[in-house]
Amino acid sequence: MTGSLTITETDEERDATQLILQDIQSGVYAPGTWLKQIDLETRYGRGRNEIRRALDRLALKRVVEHVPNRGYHVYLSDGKQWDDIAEIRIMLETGIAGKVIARATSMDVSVLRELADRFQGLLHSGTVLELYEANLAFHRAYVDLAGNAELHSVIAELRQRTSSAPVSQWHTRSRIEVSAAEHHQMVNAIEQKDELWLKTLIEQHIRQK
Amino acid sequence: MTGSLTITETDEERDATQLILQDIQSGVYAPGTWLKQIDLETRYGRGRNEIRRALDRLALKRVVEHVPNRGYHVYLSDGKQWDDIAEIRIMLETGIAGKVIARATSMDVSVLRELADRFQGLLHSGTVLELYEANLAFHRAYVDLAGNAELHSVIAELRQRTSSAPVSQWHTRSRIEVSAAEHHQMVNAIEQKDELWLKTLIEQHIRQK
DNA sequence: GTAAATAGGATTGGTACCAATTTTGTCAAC
DNA sequence: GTTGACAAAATTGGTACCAATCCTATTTAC
Repeated sequence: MTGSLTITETDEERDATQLILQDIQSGVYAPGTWLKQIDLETRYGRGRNEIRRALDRLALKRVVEHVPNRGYHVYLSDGKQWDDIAEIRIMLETGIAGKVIARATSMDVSVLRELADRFQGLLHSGTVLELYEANLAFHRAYVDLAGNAELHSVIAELRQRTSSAPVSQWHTRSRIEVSAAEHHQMVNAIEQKDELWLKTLIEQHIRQK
Repeated sequence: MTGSLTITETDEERDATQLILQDIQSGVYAPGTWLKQIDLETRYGRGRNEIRRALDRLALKRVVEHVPNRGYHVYLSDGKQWDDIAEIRIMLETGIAGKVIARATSMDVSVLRELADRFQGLLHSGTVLELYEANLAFHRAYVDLAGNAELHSVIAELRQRTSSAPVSQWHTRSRIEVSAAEHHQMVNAIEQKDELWLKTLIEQHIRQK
């Protein structure tokens, strides 16, 4: 387990926290895997200190778990936990539905539609990570329309907390196709200012995924 | 600024993060104050390393802000930010109202009432920190009734993000008295299973405080 | 007298080293 | 053959030191 190559140079300047997080979300580190500091040190080409800080941050975000004198391992997401977080996301994302509809201009709608298209486009050619990020971009754009700057980070954090194993989600292609279709439906609901429909769609969308 | 006594021994074993956070919430460090590592080191009797980690965590929680090569200073809470966070809290705490009412037993109600009493009792004799914690305990107990384990940490974090200056909140006694009264009204609403009333109370309670 | 430049002091932040703890592998006893 | 104890290797976590950066006060030139 102690033999892994150094990654591309483009990531040189990025924060180790995000690099590790990305690798966890990409499925490089499976849930339960112990993240040894020396391995991370060599893999990302960073000092011990930065690795430690990164792991501590991820532990705070509940992405990894810290066991004293044992180390850090990727968090094993519980079934109950997933439901709880889904419920919170539903409360928040449906909670802003009215505000989003009220504030969304026709330009906002077309931006959203474009993002929905991009997600659909990546359906065949994209990697898991690209799909994940395209999906994230769509939801971020939606949340942004509420005009609540704080909501952003809250939802982002919630997402990170469950998406430890994005591979286990979205296992079937048909599931992703449904998601893509729902994105477009959501855009339509916003365009037609149908709040109730939008809320129903969001709840359905978050729960099933 | 580099002369401060060591604190009581009871806090010896506690995490530096919480100690610093508590001091910020108590108003020891006013918003905008620069937190010098050496000062914290001597004040809490901890190593430089633990202080650094604590500051990094607090920076992640947006309680303090980090400026490279300058240090960490207590975050200056924005007015807009306060409103945004209040809105999120309202979405979440009203969102679970139905579930709370459905699940709350008569014993749960009496526990809540007891916590509401405790808050009211501290109104005259308690310190700012004690009041803050009693209020926190009440809200935590309420949130717990929803049976969503994750919601706990989310709301706790949201609270920490604004309560950087609890002194500026609750400046008048009458304001606190209103809060105490609202706590009791909330308990009554739960007891009578009046969901709409409860939601109205919560929104009112969070917004005004 | 004012403003720029420079030297000094203080603070942060990274690197390296060392101690404490745990796990793994080996050997012996039952 | 299995179980338990013991030793060695590996890993974590803390401490101390040093370089880089920034702020401040004094001096000097105009």
